[in-house]
Amino acid sequence: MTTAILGRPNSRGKIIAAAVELAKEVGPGHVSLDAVAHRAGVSKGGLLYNFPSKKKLLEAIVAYHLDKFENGLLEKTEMKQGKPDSVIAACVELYETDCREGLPPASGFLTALVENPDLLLPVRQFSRRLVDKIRCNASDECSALVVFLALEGLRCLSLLDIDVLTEEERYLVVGKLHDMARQG
Amino acid sequence: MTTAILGRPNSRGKIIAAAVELAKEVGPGHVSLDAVAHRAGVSKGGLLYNFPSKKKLLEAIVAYHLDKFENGLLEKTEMKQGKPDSVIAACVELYETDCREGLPPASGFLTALVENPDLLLPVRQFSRRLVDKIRCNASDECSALVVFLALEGLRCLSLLDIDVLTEEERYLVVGKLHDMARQG
DNA sequence: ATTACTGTACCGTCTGGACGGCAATGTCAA
DNA sequence: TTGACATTGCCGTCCAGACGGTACAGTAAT
Repeated sequence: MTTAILGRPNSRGKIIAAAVELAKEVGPGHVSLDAVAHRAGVSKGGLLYNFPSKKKLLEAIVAYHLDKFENGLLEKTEMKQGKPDSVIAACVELYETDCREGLPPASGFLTALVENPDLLLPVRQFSRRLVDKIRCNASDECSALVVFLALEGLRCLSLLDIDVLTEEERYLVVGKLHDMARQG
Repeated sequence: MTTAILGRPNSRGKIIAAAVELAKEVGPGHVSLDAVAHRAGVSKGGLLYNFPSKKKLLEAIVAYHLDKFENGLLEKTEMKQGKPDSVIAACVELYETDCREGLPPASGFLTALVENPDLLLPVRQFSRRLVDKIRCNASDECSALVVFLALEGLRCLSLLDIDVLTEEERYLVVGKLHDMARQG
C-alpha cells in the first residue's frame, strides 16, 4: 500500500486532518496524541493502532502535505507540457489557487519540525528536486529562483503566522511574480 | 532598564545565547529550562531569578532577535540617507553580511512560536513597519516587495532548516535581488 | 543590607506509549 | 448451515518520566 490517505475505514485520514487542524489552533508545540485522538473521534489506543508512535504519525503528516503539494503542481504543469518556464509558472499558479481556496498553511510541517528536525528531510529532498526542475526549465534561472524564493517567503510567513501583507500587496506581488515567471 | 542584553553580570545574555543555541541543536520543541540553565552555566534557580517564567524568557529572546535585526538594518540604512530604494537595498545588504559572517538563523523565534504563537506578535508588528518603510521608500513598490519576500524566503528556509540552495544559487539570487533593489 | 545568584528538594501536571481486552468481521472445516 | 477460530480495528486504563514552577536556606560580593 502506498501512502494512501483514503483507506476504507478512514481513520488514518481523520487522524491526520485532526492533527493538522490542532497544530493550527493550539500551536505546533501542543499537539498531543490525546488531543489528536479526541478531535479525530478516536481513542488514543485507536490512534496508536494506526500510527504506532508519534514519530510515525508525524512522518505521515509530512508525506501528506508533500503529496498534496506535488499533486497540485503536477496538475498545473501537465497542462503546458514542457514549455520554457512552465514549472515556475505552475508554482505561482498553484499558490494563487491555494490562496483563493483559502487553503490553510501546512501546519503539520511545524509540528514535525518541533518534535524532530530530521522529519523534514523529505521536505528538503522534495524542495531540492523542485529547484532542479525549475532551473532546468527556466529561460532565466536567476529570475526563476527569485520567484521561487518569494513564493517560499509567502508560504513560510503564513506558516509561521507572521504574514503581514495586505490583500492588495499580495495581489500586486503575485501579479509581478507571474510576469517574472512568464518572461524571465 | 531597557531590554539591555549586556547587563554587567552578563547572565541574561548568556542564558539567551544558550537558549538560542539549544533550539538549533535539539530542535525548537526540546528547549527546557533545565537544559538552558545547564548550558548557560547557571543554576535553574538563577535562570528563574533572571526570567521569572519561561514565557518571559521567550519574550526576551524574541526581543533580542528583533533588536539585532533592527540595529543591523539601521546601520546599513543611515549610510545612504533617504535615497530611493535605500531601505530594501539595506535589507539585501544585511542579508549578505549576515551570510558572510556565518550568522546562525534566529532559532529563538521558532521556540517562541512553539510555546505560544502570540509571542510572535512583536515580530508581526516589526515586519509590518518594515514593509511600510520599504514601500514608502521604493521606486517600484512591486519589485521591492518581491525582493523583501525573497529575502524572507531565504531566512525562513534556513530557519526551518530546509534551505536547499547551493552557494552558487544563493550568490546568483542575491546578485539579482541587488539589481532589483537598485533599479526597481 | 542588598544584589545576584547557588543548590536542593519538591509538587502537580502532562505526555508518550505499553498493555489487556473486546466487538465485529472474515475464514474455513465439518 | 453452523460452529470454531483468527484477524482487524479499536477502546480505556495505567504508568514512568519529563517538565514548569515554587520554596527556601545559604553565600559571596558590594
